[in-house]
Amino acid sequence: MEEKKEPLNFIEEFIEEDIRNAKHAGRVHTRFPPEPNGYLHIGHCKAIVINFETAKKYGGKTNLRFDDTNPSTEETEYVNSIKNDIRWLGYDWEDREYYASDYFGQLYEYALKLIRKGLAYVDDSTAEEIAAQKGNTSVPGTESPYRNRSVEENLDLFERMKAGEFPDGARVLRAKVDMASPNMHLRDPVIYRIKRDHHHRTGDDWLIYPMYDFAHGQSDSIEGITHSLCSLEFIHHRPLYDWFIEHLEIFPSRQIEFARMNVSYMITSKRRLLKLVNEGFVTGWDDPRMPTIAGMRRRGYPAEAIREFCMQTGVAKRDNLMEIERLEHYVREVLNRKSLRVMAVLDPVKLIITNYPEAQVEFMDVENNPEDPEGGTRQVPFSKELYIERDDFMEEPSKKFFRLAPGQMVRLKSAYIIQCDDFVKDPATGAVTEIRCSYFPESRSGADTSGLKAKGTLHWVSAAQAVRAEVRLYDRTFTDPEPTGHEDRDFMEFFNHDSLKRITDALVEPGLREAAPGQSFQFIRKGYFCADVDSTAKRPVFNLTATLKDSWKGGS
RNA sequence: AGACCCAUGGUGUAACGGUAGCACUACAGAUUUUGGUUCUGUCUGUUAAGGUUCGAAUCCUUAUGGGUCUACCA
Repeated sequence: MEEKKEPLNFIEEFIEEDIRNAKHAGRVHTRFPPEPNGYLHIGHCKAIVINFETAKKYGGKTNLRFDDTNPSTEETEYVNSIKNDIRWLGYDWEDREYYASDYFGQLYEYALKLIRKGLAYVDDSTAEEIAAQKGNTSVPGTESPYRNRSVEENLDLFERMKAGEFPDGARVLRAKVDMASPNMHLRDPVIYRIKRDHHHRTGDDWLIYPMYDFAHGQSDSIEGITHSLCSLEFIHHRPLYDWFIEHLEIFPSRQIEFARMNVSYMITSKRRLLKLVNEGFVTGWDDPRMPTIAGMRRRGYPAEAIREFCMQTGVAKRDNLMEIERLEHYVREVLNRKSLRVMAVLDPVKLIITNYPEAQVEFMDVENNPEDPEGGTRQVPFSKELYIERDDFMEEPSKKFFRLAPGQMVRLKSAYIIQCDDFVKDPATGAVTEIRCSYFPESRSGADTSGLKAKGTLHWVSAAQAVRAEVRLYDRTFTDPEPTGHEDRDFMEFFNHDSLKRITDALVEPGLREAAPGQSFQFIRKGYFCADVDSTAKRPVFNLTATLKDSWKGGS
């Protein structure tokens, strides 16, 4: 009767083992702990999805906790953008919005406890001296001359650090762990420093601030987090994480590390992303070429696609570089299902239907979305004078060119079959300026009695009613799948200077005048596009989200 | 160079001592009023060498390769 078990990732295996052992009464509670000092990007998406989805799977909850222990880098602006991005991604932390700074008082008490247990001391050494004491990976550290101060002296000094008696950096509180440990994080790590900075939440209440290692695990513990899921680089911190919990005798959260996700042609380094923004390579943190959530949103990537991408690509401990094609696959999958099909001509060339009545306008029923049976149709004007895509015409067509060419027939999508009779070229440039066709009145879409069949179908717009639009064609931000992976080359050498092509005179069907920013469309035969916030009533702006897959070998 | 982590097709991830599977990509074909979608098919894999075992991707040893760590950042 046993059902076939769906495979578990290693985190789920740990959790199910804990559940079997009735640890924490089978409760599962995770957290997403961003530092509010930057914008969330694709790498964070993976962490968000893992934390929220894992908890959800086991009927648990996920807290949002801002890791704001460093007053000099953190700002409220980031708090707001982070919350907005997580919500947009589709996750809800309900009323569990916490801040490590909420625990400053408790953390201070924990420090006192450690001092009383003889497990922490105030060190007067300079930062350089402390670094020197730590030794290196092959040489054990040396003990600080202040390591064996009495509990009373430590208590007094720490109290005075808090009271502001010493200048910034003059003294620190260190945990007394093991100066000979091969794990450098255990060589008496600094756990409190003096910093006279204004904190975004606690203002000027504190002059001393806890370090990450003395805040994160304890915050997990205070919140009753059962499984603290983080990326691999924190694996060396785990012994310390456990050490504090053990010696503080507090709720035993468990840290589990997974490999962060990397995506080809994307970078996630805050410093490097900042460079793109600051030096004007992109227009801002929400530029559609940025791997930030804000950028992907503006690009038109649906949240569902990003979630699906993060979920379906699994969780493991080995380094990985996900192909961006995989992300685009989920983007297309969602958009194919949901987006309205419309006609837009990106590179227009005029087409005259010579035998069509001069002033006539017909309204054609056009399918909104063939993937959606309930999608319905809308009416699109058709007339004698149209525009089609320049590369849908070839003066001397190749064998498999199913589009327009002298003597060749095509169907105009949802309209008539036409045949090309003639074309006009600009004698100076050689460019085609006008294509002249005749149509077959009995071939009207939906009522075709002509018996004709055309190999190709073209999209079009009616010249008189078309709306001029700006279309921004985005390509990979970098020309190399791993721009930061070259020791001898700077990542900026791989910046794709053609990553944005701006088309200012595209012609789109009239209904697109009302496109709401953020709305996604499929421009038939071209790709998925998303109305941009720069759109105005006069001129809509569309961003290329992803092209359609194109299996035409002679394709454009 | 120490400690720790990791190693399965091009990419990512399963197989928990018993037939190496799935997804993406690529390629080929069918369908198609989007050269889209859908459907079908094909290619390519256990880093290496030993050992344990009736049997090893899986357990052990060594090697090789990759990654992480040595902030008063998180």
